[in-house]
Amino acid sequence: MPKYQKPKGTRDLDENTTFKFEVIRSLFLAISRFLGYSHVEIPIFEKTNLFERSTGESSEIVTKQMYKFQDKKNREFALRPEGTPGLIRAAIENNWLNSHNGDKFSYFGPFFRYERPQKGRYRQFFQLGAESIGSNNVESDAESIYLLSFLLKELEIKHVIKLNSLGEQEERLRYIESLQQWLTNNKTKIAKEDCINIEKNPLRILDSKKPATVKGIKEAPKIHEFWTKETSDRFKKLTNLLEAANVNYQVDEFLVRGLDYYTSTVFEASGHDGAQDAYGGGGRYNNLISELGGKNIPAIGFACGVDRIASALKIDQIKPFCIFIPLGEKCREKAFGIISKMWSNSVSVKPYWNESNLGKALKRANSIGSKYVIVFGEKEMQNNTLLIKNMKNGDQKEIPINMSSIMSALGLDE
RNA sequence: GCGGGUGUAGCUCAGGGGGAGAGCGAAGGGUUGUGGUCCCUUAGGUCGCGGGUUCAAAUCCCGUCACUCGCCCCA
Repeated sequence: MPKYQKPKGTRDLDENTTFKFEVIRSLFLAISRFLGYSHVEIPIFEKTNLFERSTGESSEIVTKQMYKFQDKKNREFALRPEGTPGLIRAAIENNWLNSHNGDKFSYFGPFFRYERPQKGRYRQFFQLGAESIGSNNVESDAESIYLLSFLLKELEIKHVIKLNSLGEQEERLRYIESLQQWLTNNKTKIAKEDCINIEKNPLRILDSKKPATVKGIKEAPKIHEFWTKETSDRFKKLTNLLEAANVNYQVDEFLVRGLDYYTSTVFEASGHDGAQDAYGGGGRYNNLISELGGKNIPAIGFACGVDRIASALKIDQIKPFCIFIPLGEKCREKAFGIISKMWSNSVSVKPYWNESNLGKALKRANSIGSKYVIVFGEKEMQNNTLLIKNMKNGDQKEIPINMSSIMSALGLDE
């Protein structure tokens, strides 16, 4: 039992995982910039009330899951449990929405929620997200969904986009009323754990995973029955756009999202990896900006769980290209000069500064899968040569110490 | 916040009241400057922690902590 252990729900990421994170981050930045998003970074903690006002006073994220603390002047802060509120705050505060910085933003970073950890769910987790602010046209919905799907597609992660619309406020309120009534009259058809939500948050019951509810809720009224013609047309248009763009989507009448600020379009990218099968999700939030003190500007966005994508990513283990083995003290000093020359010529090489037993060094190099090994011992020093060995087939040759010979022996001379 | 499973060597795990085990890995040797295969040898453990039952506990009981899977919630 180690003396110190990491806090519950946090992770120590090894080289392979950080490499996956890096691949995801750089691809996301490239794609989102390609689509006209500006990348921003904002604080990891904010005033607590920012999240209370936006994420929702009734949501479990705010009521139970925030890491809250006071600073030395007793101001109330919280580690950010999600990205959208901080981003909107920053956009309003910095007048980003009026400048030429663009009105679409992407972000990537750590978030914090106090929850019981399980597969794909951590207390410190990473999300990437994109917010498209300023347009209520359905094309911007399609663009946001396209970005999420495009990213996953480029990472070769199988997924389907679940799609629904919560409609405008009046439609939603009428639907909730009708749903509540149906639930009250049909309590026996849903799991009793879900019944407590009838008053509090009936929409949540729609995406319950309790078998009884999944079965019973199918008979409940559907939200599309309450859509106005405008909403229906808009949704139809959205599906047409997605089809034209080859997005693999699926209408899901039971998709609702957990955050209070969503309106109209909601979507989610799901895979099939256990309980936490959603890679990412988002939706439109046309009222949030004005609620946070900005103008009445519509917006849509999504967030995506980086830990979850990373665990679905198939990438080969990273192997060093070349190991350099100086044999003994005398050779090390000269070796450093050669190695630094290789580095400055963009040749990846990992020196073993602490291994002068050739057999052991080769064994180590072999076990981590190095493609080449360069040996520099007293023999080589006398001859003014390097011994380059191909670890795949065992071929080795002695070459003079100059960059062109090294490059060609390592197969880099094209 | 609720429920299930698991904690024994660096790793994966077997054992289930009386000797602390295997495989892999590590270290050394066969091969003093040549890895992968093979052979030999060695090291490494308060059996998560605390308490209880017992002549005797890794083993049974209680508690606790950690990990893990699920519910809730959500990315």
